[in-house]
Amino acid sequence: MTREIPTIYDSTAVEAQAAALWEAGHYFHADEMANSPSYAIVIPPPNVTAALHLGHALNNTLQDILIRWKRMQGYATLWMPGTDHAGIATQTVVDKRLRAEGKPALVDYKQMQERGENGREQFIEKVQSWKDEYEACILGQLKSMGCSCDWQRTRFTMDEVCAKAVRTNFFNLFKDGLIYRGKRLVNWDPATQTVLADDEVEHQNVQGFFWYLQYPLQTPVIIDGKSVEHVTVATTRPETMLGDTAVAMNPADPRATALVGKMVRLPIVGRLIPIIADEHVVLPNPDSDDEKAKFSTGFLKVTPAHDPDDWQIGQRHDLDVINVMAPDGSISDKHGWDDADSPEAQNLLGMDRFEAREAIVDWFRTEDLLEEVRDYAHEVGHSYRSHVPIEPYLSDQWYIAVKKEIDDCRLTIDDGRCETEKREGVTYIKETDVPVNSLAGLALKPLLENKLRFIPERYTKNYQLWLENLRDWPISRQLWWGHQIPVWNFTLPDDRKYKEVVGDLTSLLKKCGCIGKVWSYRKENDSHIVYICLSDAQDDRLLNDISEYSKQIAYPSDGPDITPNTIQAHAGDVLIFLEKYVDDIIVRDEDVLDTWFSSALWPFSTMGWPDENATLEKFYPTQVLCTAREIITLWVSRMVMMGQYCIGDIPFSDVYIHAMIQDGQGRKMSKSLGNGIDPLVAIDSHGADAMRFTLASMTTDTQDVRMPVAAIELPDGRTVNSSPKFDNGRNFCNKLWNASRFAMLNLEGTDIAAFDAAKLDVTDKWILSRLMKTVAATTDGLKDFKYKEPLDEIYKFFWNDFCDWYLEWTKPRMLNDAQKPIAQNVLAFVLDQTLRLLHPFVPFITEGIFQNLNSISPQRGLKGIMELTAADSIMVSAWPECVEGCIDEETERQIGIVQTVIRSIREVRSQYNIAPSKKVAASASASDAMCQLLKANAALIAQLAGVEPFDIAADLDKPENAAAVVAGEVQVYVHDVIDPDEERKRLQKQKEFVEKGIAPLAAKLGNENFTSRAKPEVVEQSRQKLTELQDQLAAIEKHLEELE
RNA sequence: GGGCGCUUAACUCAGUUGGCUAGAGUGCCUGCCUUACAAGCAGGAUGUCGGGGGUUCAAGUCCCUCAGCGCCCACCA
Repeated sequence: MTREIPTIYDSTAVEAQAAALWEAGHYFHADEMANSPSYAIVIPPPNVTAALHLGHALNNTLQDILIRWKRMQGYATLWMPGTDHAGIATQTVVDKRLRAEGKPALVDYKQMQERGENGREQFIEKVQSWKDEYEACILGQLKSMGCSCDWQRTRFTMDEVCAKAVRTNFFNLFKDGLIYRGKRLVNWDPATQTVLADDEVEHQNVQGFFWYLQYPLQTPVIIDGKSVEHVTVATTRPETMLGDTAVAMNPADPRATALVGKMVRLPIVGRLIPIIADEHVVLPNPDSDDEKAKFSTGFLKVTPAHDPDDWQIGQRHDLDVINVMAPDGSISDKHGWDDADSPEAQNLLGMDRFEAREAIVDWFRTEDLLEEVRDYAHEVGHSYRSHVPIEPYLSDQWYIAVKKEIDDCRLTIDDGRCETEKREGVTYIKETDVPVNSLAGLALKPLLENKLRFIPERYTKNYQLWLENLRDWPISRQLWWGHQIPVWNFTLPDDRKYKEVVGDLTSLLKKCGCIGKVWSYRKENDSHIVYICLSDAQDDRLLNDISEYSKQIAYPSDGPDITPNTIQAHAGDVLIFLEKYVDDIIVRDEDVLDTWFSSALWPFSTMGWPDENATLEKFYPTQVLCTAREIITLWVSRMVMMGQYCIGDIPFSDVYIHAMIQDGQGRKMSKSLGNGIDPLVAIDSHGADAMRFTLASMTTDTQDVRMPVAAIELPDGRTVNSSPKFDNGRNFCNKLWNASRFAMLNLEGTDIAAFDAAKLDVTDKWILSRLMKTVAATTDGLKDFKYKEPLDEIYKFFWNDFCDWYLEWTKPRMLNDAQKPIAQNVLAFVLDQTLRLLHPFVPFITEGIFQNLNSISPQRGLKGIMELTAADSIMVSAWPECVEGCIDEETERQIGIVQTVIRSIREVRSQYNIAPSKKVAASASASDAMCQLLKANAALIAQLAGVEPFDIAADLDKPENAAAVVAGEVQVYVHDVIDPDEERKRLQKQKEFVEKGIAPLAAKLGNENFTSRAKPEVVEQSRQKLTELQDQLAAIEKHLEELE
């Protein structure tokens, strides 16, 4: 049967067989009832926007390596799989696709929604089917890569289980007063009238102007003896001046004393606005390299409603906020501007923002208030969709207060390892403004207490700085795809007090059958809007029905008068409530939650939190999070924050940050550049194991992974985009396949009982010693989250020790009845252990070979050295252990000498073009001890150097016509080689090489400072080395002389 | 603007706390279809470790500085 194993490794067949075996054995399934300690990883859920690329392949390969390794070590492992709904990204790709296909797109569904035709629902269905398609694709890709996730537990950030966690957490935060309603400037696209995320804004360098506008002072001021009648502000967006509510200047400005506190009359509008002092303002300096200082007049117009910085200034100085634009970007007095009374202002109403800009500049020019116009090149954000400049636009958003103290004693447990300080009754983390018991504090504290560790360590700083400077987290998104915010609101009639309504509402809901908790919130300074949150999504229907009912009451003409079922029985009570407390209607917030709100819960929402259950009990907290550096802040910190808040424990203790994949030119792989590689294509072209091997072997702590992309022709004639880098992995797999094939040709009839440790020969001892060192190095490497290093170690062991030497030396032994049983057992054992070491990296091929090995040599293990228990699958076999007793430095030294002698003979053979099949006569001369060693191993040398006969004796002279090589302490003579010129050439070269080694050593040892100051062992080492080299040099010189 | 990383052979990268003549894979040159493997075997060539300075008996490794490449975050009156 083994004789039919093909010589070229067929990855397709082996991968399919291994996958089937794993599935049948349910080996990926995590057992929450297992007694062994747990080891869990939650997958960073890929976005359902698109298929996975190589970056994901790397990310998941590394996780699978850890999981498979720990599983073999006997841990109860869980690798939790799933996908992320990726709110805005997914909504956007679906919209793009619909538009590209000429189908009704988001704009159209929005219109339908406005007409009351369920546009929202229909659009979400479109996104849902996109999600279904890509989720299936992604999971398929992961499976093809061999990821040993517990597929039964596959989650999606918007599935029912996750939704419950989201709902519960939202409610808790809401109840704890950590969620509030506030104003925020968003990136508004006036053309499509949608909000854009920051990363959807395309920055373009625009050649524009700085306009210098004069604003007259209410009363002139004397500065340096001169009467000053106006201040000059510089702006790139003159149209926003209509919303100015202050002029700011730096308090350090010499003119500030005279001007701050004075009033300015805003041209066109006539509004009186104050001059305020704010350090944000850049002082003018025409000679500065700083663009801002160069262009600054020292006066900054402040438009809180239309500029993020100005908004901040406005907050600091409690300025009015005047929005002068309609959502379409036209000038409007209907959205917060109530002093547009002047004819000039009236004239601007309705103009597009750019028309208005020109009109305003013209007005200033005409009035002689335009002091100057200067060219200015600057970055302007544009919509990636409509390509029009985005407008910072003021809107209401929900926020999470991240630095507000939480009243919950469960969270105050403090082991004192995190330094704190108390200020004004609040305990802060030392040297920060982060209260210990705030969400930010909860995320920061574990780091300072060394409970949370980043690997590599340098990323710690990222995380820490981000949390220390954290601002409140805006969580509402004006999207349809996502978790809709579970908040309803209504306006109270003016004569009703907030307190009154709360009790009545709660009892009304309970009466109607509400099963969960009800909590309400009232925005500061806006006491007549009541926001309601329900703890249980099952109650949504009730509130939706009340909402529907309120619409019918408020707008009876709009539809038939039907009381919804859920409140039928209590329609009268509802009606009373509505009439008493609800000014207009009850509505649900239309926005959805930021995608990261649900991803923040991923480590435990996937395990069924908030319901207490065995999975959560067994596997939370997890051990490792494995991700790329770009989402340390967005994701990692929020998971820690929420893990602490929801469960009172960090979600993982180690955060491993791995490299990014780049193309051959160091660019990020991206779809728009077309430089990406689909993992499935790589699997097609090279095999899953080859891909994994290459990715893992390129993974180091510091370097991003460069993957040249090339068109590669497959055996079947197709040409695909893959990378020649995967050749490495494929070659390795092929070598592994063939070495195993060879081994198994010789393993039939292996009898474990025939093994006798006393009969091990020197090559056996050597390979076992090498193996054990490799086992130790691999385990140590993985412990430290190293991937390349263990793989390099295994590679060297397998290829350079096992294949190049041990297997070759095995060949004659397999024909020798006395030695065969020993050789067979060692061979089977070493192969078995090598496969196990490799399994986490290349799971399919190792499983394939392991199965073959199981059928040929089912029992393996070395009696008295290491017993092995049989396993049905390599993935549940025991991880190799290093048997210290097998490490044998003396044997390694001896084999090292043997190899050196062999290499020197091969060198001569190669130099004289002696055919490999041709035997040469040779002899060796050395010290008595060395001769003894060589004689003991003469057969090993003779075999692999093609030597016959081989004489060894002390003080042998060089025979006539022989080539002489100095192999360390041994003089090797290859007989009947008759080319003195060639000889001289080679010996001369060797002489130079040795001399090159002697020179620095001699210099060092001649240096008094070195011998006295360097560590004694270093000096001693150098002395020995020098002596050795000098002996060699003498030998070489002697040979050279003999040639003359 | 703030933070971080990188620069070592033609290419992609290793190089532990400073210490044997700086390594691997690929590519290149020579010879081999040696019955596990030509996706292989044997042999070979290739480096002012980005530039400059410093510390040290000793620097690819530590410090300073200059230059180039890249990433993250913030911002763009």
